Amino acid sequence: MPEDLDRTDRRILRLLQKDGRMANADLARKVNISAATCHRRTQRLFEANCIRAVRAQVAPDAVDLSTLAIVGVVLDRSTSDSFAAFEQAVRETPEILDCHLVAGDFDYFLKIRVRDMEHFNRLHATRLIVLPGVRQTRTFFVMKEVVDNRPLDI
Amino acid sequence: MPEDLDRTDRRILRLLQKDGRMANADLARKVNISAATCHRRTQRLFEANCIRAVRAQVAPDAVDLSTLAIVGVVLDRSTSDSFAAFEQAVRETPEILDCHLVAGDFDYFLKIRVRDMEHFNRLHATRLIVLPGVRQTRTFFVMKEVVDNRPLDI
DNA sequence: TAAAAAGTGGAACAATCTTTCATGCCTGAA
DNA sequence: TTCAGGCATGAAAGATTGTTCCACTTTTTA
Repeated sequence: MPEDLDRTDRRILRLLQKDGRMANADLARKVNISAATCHRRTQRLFEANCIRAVRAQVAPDAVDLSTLAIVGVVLDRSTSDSFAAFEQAVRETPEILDCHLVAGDFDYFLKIRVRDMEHFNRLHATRLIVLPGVRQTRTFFVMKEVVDNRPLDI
Repeated sequence: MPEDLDRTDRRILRLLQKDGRMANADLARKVNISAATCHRRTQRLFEANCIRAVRAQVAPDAVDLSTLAIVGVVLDRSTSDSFAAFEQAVRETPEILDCHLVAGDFDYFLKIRVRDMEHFNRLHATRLIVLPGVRQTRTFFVMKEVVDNRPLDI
């Protein structure tokens, strides 16, 4: 699916990653191609799904979601269905921003953003530990976000 | 800094979070205000830094960054300067997409994206464990990305 | 080597953004 | 209650930008 990207495509990706609203004319100038070509290239990158989406990065504080936590989860190993059930439940929980199946002492790592600790506790008690197959969780509250969601190094 | 957002502002944020390139006219229609008002509102959200940036989400596979790992880090507690030095070094390492200072058994959690395990091992050996004040690291390789960087629930 | 396919830039056209302006709506003071 | 001030709103004009067309060049394939 992802085709070969030349130097120009990569420069477009890098620039749109920094500013997804950059005008096509500006983009073309910075990449040293004509506006028409730049437009076609960009469109192609979208159609080839090299650019999955262009999204506004909303400041969490502005929408009252200042509390961030990382949660390690261990599942019961009984059925492999429990993994699918757990993942489906995770997808239906909007507070969970990241969920990764990992190798090691945990099965999953979750990244969760909520309003405050009280909200987290409620979420944890009523929605996390009751997720399908959850045996144990360990919560790491984030005290400082040093880097969050940095653009890829293209 | 983040001012009061009414229902309309929040709807704009929610929609731009899904599609940061949505035409202003479309946005206005979906939010039931005029194009002029919508434009002003959106501009205000940018100026108030409620929208930090609009960024293209590049498919990691397309740029050969398919390997994801979560790394827990423990620092020497000796000097508090070592935390600042570590964080500065992290900021200068483009492969580190996330870095959060947490409470618990680890000091930091890192999210790292590289080409493959060989690249990760080189990064780990030559750039991670030599970061200022690092005592110990534990790596969790990601086997499946269930949810990655979901938009906020506004 | 030649034909076909794909990529390129300039220019015209269409669509979009941005500003202006007159109006209406709150808020607070008299 | 009444009035003035500040602020937000929508319609429309003007400025900017995106999109397509075309002739031409480069690359690929047979």
